Amino acid sequence: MTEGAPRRHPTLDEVAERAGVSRSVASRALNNAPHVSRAKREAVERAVRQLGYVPNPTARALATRQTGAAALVISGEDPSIFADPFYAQVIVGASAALEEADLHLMLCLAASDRGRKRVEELFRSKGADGVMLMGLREDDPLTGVAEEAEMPVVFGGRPVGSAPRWYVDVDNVGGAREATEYLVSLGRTRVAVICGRLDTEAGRARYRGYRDALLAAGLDPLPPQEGDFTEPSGSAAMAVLLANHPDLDGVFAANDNMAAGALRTLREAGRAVPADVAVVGFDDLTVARVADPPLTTVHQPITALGREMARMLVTLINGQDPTPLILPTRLVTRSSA
Amino acid sequence: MTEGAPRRHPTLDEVAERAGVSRSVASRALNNAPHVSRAKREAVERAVRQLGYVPNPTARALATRQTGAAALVISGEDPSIFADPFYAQVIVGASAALEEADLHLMLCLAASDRGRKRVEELFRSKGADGVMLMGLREDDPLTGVAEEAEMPVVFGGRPVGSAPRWYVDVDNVGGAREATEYLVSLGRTRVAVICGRLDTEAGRARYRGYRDALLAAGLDPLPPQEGDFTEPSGSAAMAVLLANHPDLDGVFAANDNMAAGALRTLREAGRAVPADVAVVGFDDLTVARVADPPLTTVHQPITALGREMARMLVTLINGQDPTPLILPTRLVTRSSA
DNA sequence: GCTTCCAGTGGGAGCGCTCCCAGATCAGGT
DNA sequence: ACCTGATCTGGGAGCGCTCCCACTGGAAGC
Repeated sequence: MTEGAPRRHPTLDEVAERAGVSRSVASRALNNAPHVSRAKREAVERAVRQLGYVPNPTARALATRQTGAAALVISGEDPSIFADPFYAQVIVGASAALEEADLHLMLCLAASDRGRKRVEELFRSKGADGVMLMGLREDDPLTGVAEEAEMPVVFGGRPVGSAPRWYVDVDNVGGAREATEYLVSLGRTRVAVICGRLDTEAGRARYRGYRDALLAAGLDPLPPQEGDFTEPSGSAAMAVLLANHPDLDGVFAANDNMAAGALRTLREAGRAVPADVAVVGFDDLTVARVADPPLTTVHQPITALGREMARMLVTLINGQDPTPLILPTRLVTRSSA
Repeated sequence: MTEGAPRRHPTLDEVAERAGVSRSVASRALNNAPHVSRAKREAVERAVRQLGYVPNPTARALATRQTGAAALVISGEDPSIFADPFYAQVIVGASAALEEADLHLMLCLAASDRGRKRVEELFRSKGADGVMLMGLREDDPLTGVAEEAEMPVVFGGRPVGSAPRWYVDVDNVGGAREATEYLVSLGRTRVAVICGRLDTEAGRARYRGYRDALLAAGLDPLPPQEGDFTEPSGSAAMAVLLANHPDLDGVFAANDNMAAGALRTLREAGRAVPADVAVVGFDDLTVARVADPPLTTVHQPITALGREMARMLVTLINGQDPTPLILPTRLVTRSSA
């Protein structure tokens, strides 16, 4: 706006020329590498300022073979899973950690076939310095792609079946166990479960935690009533549960959305919460706080999950070898149980 | 994993050599440009397959001066604004549209000073082919940066004050007006407003819509009670409102989170919704459906907002000149009004 | 038969940076 | 004086691609 002429971006050569040094020296000065005299370093800095020089990241990337970007790949058919703030929180954490390492965040939603193709291409063309991978389902085609990739890959949550070399996960089993133990400690003896999709490791692990806790308490686990982590599915699951086990007095739902759905069904069925039926959720998203009654739930450190994934990836990119991480959960008691 | 030797990626030269053609022909074949005989084209394709060749995007970017990526910049101090699914939805829409244009999505959360610096650098170094910019506050430093940038920029929502050349926005005024008119049509005469941050254009526009509607109906607008789009702020604002105007019979909240907060305060104050006080929200996020009672709210097409921003950006990148877009809203009546 | 044209071809010059390496400069030690 | 070894310096060769251009040869036009 201030300059009339829409001048082309100055290059490093022009900076060097203006500073009266060679391109090599200018480059070193810019990356503040050693072997540059104080005088020339300052001359370069001056030239940079005068010319308004900004290095071209693409050229740098080509020369260094480093893109300066990390990708966060979120697999999963329906973008509705993206409707709750879970991934948003992950992104906030990852973004902050990448910022510290001066890496850009590339976000890939691998929902369609085309999206998956592009992710595969990203892997094969080394379009990023590393990848964080989340939302994998059983037999997800991306699992194989990621394993073959000669690129740092950090998993967010473990994929079903295999345990990757590097991952950050939340203690799903422990959290679910704690939630269920809490229901038991309240004196509930007929505790049902609305589990999440059993083709995800989180869904399975949370069911495992529920079962373990009941078994340990000498109670009978009920067969899992499966939902898909959405509010309507929780509501529907609760209805089935109520029909099959009219005498139940506690419900553990594998996430807050489904717990909210369960609350709705219970309200409509005239069951008081927590007097008749105590309900515990999982996630501690906003919905847990605004639900009526506010949900007792298992808090998981979602932002930390994103942050740690990114940190682990950065470590990997720097050539070190981090160890997998399992983040703790914490029971938050509100009014629903 | 299958190959023992960790071979370097094959280059276009190697493909050309294997196919018995020059690099130029190979390049043309790859980009299926004209002036390549059928035979050679096939030879190149075969070589590509045999070698498992994948073009190096960085090298291509350097040569074409196109990065193949578009950035979505979300300005704003607190990442808590990211806690509701709003931006997640925008991302889903933008991602889908960019996928069609074969562009990658770069996500920049410009929360800290450092983050803002990086965005500025992105602009100045042309680190992306174009930028979508959202979440601008009054006097946001990024506004200036964006205006000076010699790069396609599409705004999501208009910044306070200036109206940029290209933007996609939601009809905030119209939506707020419709919501308020609806309250009036219900016979409510003392309609209060919990407005959003007035340093955002959305906050101001929604307040304007409220005021216009009341004035048009010959009623007195109440002074705006400001919240910051979060549930607690809505709850607090409602408490103040109740204290100052105990006789109010309707509330328009500038978003669903605040409406949910208002609902909570009203419940605690013993006011029946909608019998005593009718409440209308804005956004139609998940929280509107799970609130008790379910919220009557103004639905805005968030995914479409993201999609249209991306489409507009792609148009711009292709050298055409699109016109700004204002997306319609729609009142969704549930039980709260 | 001769131009005229154009699809097809490959050489080569970039794109803007990093980095190796050979040479220069200047200490200090003997 | 000389040599050794450190600190500087700039030339030049890439990184892997695109694209301009000059060239070929065969089909078409007269």
